[in-house]
Amino acid sequence: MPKAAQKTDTRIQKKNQSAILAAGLVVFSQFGFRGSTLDQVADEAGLSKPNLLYYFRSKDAIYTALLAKLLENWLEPLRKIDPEGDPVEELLGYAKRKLAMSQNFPRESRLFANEIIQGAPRIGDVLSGELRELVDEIAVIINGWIAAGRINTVDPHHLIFSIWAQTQHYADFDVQVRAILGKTDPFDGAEHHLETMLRRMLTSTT
Amino acid sequence: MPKAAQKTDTRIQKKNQSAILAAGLVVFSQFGFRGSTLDQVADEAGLSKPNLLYYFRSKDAIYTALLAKLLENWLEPLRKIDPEGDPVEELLGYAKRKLAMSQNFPRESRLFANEIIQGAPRIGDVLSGELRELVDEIAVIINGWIAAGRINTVDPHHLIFSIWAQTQHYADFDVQVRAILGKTDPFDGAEHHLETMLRRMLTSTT
DNA sequence: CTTGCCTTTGACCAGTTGGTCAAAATTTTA
DNA sequence: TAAAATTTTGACCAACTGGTCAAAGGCAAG
Repeated sequence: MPKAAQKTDTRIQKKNQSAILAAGLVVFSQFGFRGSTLDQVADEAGLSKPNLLYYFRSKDAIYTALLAKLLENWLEPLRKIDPEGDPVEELLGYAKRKLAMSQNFPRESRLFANEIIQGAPRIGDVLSGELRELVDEIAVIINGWIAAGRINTVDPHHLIFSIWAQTQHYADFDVQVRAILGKTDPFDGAEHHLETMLRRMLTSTT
Repeated sequence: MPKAAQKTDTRIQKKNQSAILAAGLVVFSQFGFRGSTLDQVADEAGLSKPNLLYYFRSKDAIYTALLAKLLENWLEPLRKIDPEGDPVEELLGYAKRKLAMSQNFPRESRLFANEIIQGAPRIGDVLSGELRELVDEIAVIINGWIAAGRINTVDPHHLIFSIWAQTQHYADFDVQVRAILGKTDPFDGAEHHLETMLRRMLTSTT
């Protein structure tokens, strides 16, 4: 049995564990935790249901592992904002990184969205703990830039929400966006629009 | 039996039908269609499960009725944009109306979000039909305003996505927003931020 | 108050759910 | 290659799922 106490992962374990997580991502991101079944995940992974449960204690364990892995990558781009850099380029860079994540990892975005919409029962403490602290730090940096007259006055928290909302929208509401744009690729226009909006927001002299 | 063919709804029917829809909204908006159970809806409505099914043919029928009702209200604010009005005030008014909907009807917003994230299996045709046409009409109006030099150049479709994303974010990601803001009411700052952002976007002279 | 309709319910059903287990199959190790 | 360890599976289970149905309970009009 592959237990937590175990030191080495065999190659079969590594292969199957990542196959299960990949399958779980596909299924959970579409139907949410409660709307997904182990059979769906097993099918997607190409394994039998008991075999799944040989690698993960329970449905919940798969989902939790997925969420934990996701949260690392989720917070990382925020940390890359450099207080010493150029304010506009730093914020623009952050927005572009988030947009790229929506483009390249839409399922991760939807998994996260599902979890939050359903009340964030498993990551509520991360939100009000680690995430909040991180956002508050960035808010201090932004306020510093504002005080120094390097960007326009703006509420830092709501600015961050703006960036999150606009970038994640293209992953989470992908179906709607594509239904409206037709054959046009959403991400073609999205990056330019986002850049325009942020530049005008931060540096306009109306 | 209350059938479609029936002409008059009794008092009791009206009361229970709306109680069921209200309960369905609470449950479905939190767990999505597949993640919700009839027992949950029945409990929330204060009725027995067979009693639910006396008023609605199936779980699907409750959900579909809810979605249909929602879609009316959802498209309405867009229609109120007046081509003859002041461009900035029209777009600002639209954004404020959407933000107010997030504040006053967050569950409706989350129900819609759940449906879209899960691939919009029941309203895909509305999105690529009615909604798309409506958005395209507004896009023509906005392009007219741009051509007349009354607002800055901007991609109309992405501008609309921006407004949707930023306003719905406060309903759909309510838990996250509140976790980060603490005791501060999100909607206090949100409206001001949205107005600032849109005004700078549309009228800045950088 | 009683007849006829509307409403509610308890018992029930077949299919699905997350999860267990011992045994079989396979891979690794010595 | 044989023993030991790991991996896979089929059979199974109790709880839950959406949904049915006949019978009982309530309600309004005559």
